[in-house]
Amino acid sequence: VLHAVDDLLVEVGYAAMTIKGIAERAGVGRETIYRWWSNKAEILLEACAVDIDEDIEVPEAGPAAERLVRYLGSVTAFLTESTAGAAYRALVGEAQHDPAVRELVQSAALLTGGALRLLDELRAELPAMPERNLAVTQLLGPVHFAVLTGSRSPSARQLAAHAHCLLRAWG
Amino acid sequence: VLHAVDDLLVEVGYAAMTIKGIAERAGVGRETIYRWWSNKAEILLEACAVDIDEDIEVPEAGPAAERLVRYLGSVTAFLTESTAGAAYRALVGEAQHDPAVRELVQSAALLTGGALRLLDELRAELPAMPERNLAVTQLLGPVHFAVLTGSRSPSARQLAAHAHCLLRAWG
Amino acid sequence: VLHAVDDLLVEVGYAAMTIKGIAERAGVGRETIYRWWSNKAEILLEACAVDIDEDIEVPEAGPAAERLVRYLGSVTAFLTESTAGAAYRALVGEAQHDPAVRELVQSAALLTGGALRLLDELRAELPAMPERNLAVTQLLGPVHFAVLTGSRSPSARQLAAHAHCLLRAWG
Amino acid sequence: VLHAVDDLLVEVGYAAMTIKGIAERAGVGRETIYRWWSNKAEILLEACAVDIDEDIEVPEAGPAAERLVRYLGSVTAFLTESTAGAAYRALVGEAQHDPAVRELVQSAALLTGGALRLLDELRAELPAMPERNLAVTQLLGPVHFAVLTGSRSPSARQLAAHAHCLLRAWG
DNA sequence: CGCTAATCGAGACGGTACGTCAAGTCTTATT
DNA sequence: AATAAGACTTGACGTACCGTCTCGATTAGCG
Repeated sequence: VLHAVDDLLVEVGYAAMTIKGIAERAGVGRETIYRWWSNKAEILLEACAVDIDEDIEVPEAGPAAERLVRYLGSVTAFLTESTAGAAYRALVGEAQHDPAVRELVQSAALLTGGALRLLDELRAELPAMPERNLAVTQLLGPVHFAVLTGSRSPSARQLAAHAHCLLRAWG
Repeated sequence: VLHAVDDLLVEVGYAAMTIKGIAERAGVGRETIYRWWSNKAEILLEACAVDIDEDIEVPEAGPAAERLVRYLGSVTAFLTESTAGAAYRALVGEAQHDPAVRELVQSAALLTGGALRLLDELRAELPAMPERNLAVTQLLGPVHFAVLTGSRSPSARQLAAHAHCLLRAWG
Repeated sequence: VLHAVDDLLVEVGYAAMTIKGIAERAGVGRETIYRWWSNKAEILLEACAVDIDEDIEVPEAGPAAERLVRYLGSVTAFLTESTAGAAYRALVGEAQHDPAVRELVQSAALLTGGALRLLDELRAELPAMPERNLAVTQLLGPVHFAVLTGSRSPSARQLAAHAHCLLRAWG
Repeated sequence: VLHAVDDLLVEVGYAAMTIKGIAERAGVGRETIYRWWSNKAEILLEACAVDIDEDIEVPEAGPAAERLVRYLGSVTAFLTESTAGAAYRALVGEAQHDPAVRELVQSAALLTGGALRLLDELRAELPAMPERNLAVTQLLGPVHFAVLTGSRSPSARQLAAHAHCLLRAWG
């Protein structure tokens, strides 16, 4: 089922993805889907959560600059290239329409987990880093904004520039 | 019709807002709506674009720090408190589901217009500011991210901290 | 729609006749059917009532024996040969399953109308005829019973024998 | 299982009686039901056939008039008051929808057996009685018709009047 | 000023997905 | 080996909304 969701998401898009279609694609009865998930968002969340930790690498050693750049690159690749990333974007989109989905997404803390870990490790080197939540927001927000509302995904050069800005501000 | 859209958006949410409902609320035939807009996103865009320039103030004088903080506060208030902001969020959400809406939103450049103007004016004072697009992304991205995926809107203290980080990085 | 109901009734039988199927056969949206009828029984009733008065002839002149025999023949032909008769039988069947349909059928008094008229006209010639309802029941009951529970429809000879029994009893 | 069928038939009616419901009520797996009966009609037939011979008394001595009246009363009580009678009515109803059930019901000859026996015994006294099948039809048809399509079950007075009509016709 | 026309509201139409329900099949664990 | 339990695929249910269409009623412009 989760594979079918991924496939349909890239083939027809979220708006045209129906539970009926998922069921047929997965060779499964519609009832079975309703038995295990209560709405499309839950399916997406699962389709997304399975891959997110594998796809997004949190670099564990090396200079702070390199670790940030590699992490940002990893997040960007996830968001723009993987099917799980497409599911994540659809999920955030749905969260703007439906409060229940909003809570689901918030409580899953899909992206912020890895970022928090990374920043906590770097905090010793970066004395001016603000409190955890704000720091994560400053790290991920621009990438997120660019991917969700921009026409092109951020280039490697832009990611590097962003990382160096943060290092300068936090150093 | 646009008032009816605003009202329904806050009353029932985007997901439960139907064209049928809008028509009935506005005391208008459904056909009339189809005559002027081709989908829900276009109505939202219009409902949003009307107010966005009025609601978001771009401070025109004063110290850079104050201008940034006031601008960020204005953007945050728009996104979290106004009905036009709700329309904007719904629009960005829908853009994740439907490529046609994505293009519509991108070409409208709803938020970035004011930010570009402000940053261009401040560029003289901030020699390390990166290229325009990245700078806008760094300015707005975190607020956007916090509003779209967070549980609480950013506090005034957090906005100030963010502005000062940027000043430090760009100074 | 009513034609589609008649057709499907003889083609697939009542049990396999679905509203979905009727809609597709009639080239009509399902909602349209629900708009005009609230259940399958109401459609059948209409499909039946349209034809019943045309199909069942109530002989208006002639000797009592001949009038009774011709009327019984007409009823039998309707019940066993016409599509409206098939609808009537399905309706009576459904009435045994669903009290709402039962009331619908009773209030329509589909068959008894013509019989009452005929017997009222013959009453002058048949002094021992019992009260109207019982007389109708004695006239139609045996035909009804034979058609609903028997393997063969009553033959012309049997109908004649039945009519003469009644004349003898009522004469 | 048969008790559960009887109970559910009077509680919720045939239309709302599901095999799932029967299984749960009987504390039995659904598979077990499918193992022994191939459809709802067969279960009903069994639930009905068990009681029908006990419930309908065929008077064995006395004047012809009294025997007929008592027999008709017994049949009417069975059809309108017993749960087995409800099952019989549901069965006849289903027979109008499904040819397979129709054959099942015909071959069971549920009601006609006792009537044939009674009429054969009375034939000596009633020289004008027509051939067996027609006579049974004339005896039972009116009661059957009244119960299946009427709003009230026949009164004792009506049953007596019907019996005397038959005696007059057959005498 | 009166008449024709365009436009509007209302809502029926053919479609299609929804989420629910029961059917009948199949598997598993119990007895 | 037969059972109760229950997950499975299938498909109809009745509902909601879609976008199109046809209607009168209401305006508004033109003669």
